[in-house]
Amino acid sequence: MNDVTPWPAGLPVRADGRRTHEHLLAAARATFAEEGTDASLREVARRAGVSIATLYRHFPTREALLETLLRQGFDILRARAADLVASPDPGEALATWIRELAVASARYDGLPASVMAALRDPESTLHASCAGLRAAAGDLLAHAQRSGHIRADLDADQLLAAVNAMAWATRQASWTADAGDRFLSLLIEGLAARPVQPTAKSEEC
Amino acid sequence: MNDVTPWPAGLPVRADGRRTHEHLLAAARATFAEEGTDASLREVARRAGVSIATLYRHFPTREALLETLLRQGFDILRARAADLVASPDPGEALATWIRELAVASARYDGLPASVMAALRDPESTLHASCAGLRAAAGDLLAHAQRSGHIRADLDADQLLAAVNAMAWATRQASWTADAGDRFLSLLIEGLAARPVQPTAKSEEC
DNA sequence: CCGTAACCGAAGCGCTGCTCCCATTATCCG
DNA sequence: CGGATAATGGGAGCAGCGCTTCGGTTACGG
Repeated sequence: MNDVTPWPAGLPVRADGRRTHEHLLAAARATFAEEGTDASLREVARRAGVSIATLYRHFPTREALLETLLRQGFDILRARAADLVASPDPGEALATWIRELAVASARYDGLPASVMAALRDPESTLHASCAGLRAAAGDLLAHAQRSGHIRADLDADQLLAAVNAMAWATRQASWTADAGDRFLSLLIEGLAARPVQPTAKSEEC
Repeated sequence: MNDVTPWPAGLPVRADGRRTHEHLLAAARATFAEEGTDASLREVARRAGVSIATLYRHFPTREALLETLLRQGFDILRARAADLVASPDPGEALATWIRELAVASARYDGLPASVMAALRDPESTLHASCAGLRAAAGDLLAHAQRSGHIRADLDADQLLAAVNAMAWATRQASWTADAGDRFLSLLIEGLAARPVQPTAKSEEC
């Protein structure tokens, strides 16, 4: 009776419950794709053919819903980073991973903001996934920085913020097809370590 | 009786109206600074000691309110661009202007998104101001590109989007003081024309 | 096949942006 | 200085939002 969260960990046990779960996920994918991660959850429930209370029973918060949608992709990205960290060219490995991360972050409008918010808030259901992403980014970044091809004045949080910023930019207008790549190329070239940059006014090296 | 917009152009004529106008602007500045450009307009009206209908009478849309708040700063930026366009170092001029634009764009949370949306929507009250900004950016960018120090595969829209993206990133966490500069330096170094970049896989030059 | 637990629907709370109508009231002019 | 007037502002109202709660129903699985 007091069990507010019916499934503390795992899927619903009954068959119809699991069906509803899948319907909700499909509806959320479609709705978030069209309207962004701030879309009305009532609309998600409507599309799933389910009442709003049912949605909240399955996913107590919007972030929990997002987490389920994103977990698989984020896990893949973490594994990808673990592979790439052994690459002979750490700079290129980082660039490759950044491009893949950016594709994931640009999937839904508003997703970059959700990820950044989750990183900030340890209580968020999304926090663990996003922190994992940050750790993966940190590993790749550290290797690339040690190789000397990537500027050293940057940490994993700032890298994630920058990649998400480019994903954000990609979502802000109906660009030509290659605009997203251009934003990423701006970032990736900006990441390159340069001997001394005449335009930079940095005092410490 | 049918005059929905009391002041088609210009300030309210009566003295008390002008007072209220100023109160509203001050309240909006404070509220937007604390809660971002999506803050509740009821809250703005509350702070101004005014009813919500009064706010809407003075500023028919949220964008009209924002426009009044931003116009001065944007005009200054346009003038600044006009000055800088004559600079002997177009690359450095562009970098300087970008930094100033980023400061303005990072003033309120959500402002980069509002600016990008206004650029997209010709009906927006903010559109004119933002389009002026784009034109200014275009001039500076074209000069810098002709000088050969700035990569040529970029237009004014993309430049504005990139700067706003960095302003967005600056707002996404409580960074150390220099993080905003770091994001901008990433962008500015990414803008530099490079002979051939080994990490880039672009097919056309 | 039936008891039971798990599920779902509808209503409700406080909030939002935005609109409308009418009384008030400050203003400006004689 | 006072009064007519028109501009002004207050409050209620609409539809929608996120999120919660309660109770009846239903589909399940022993």
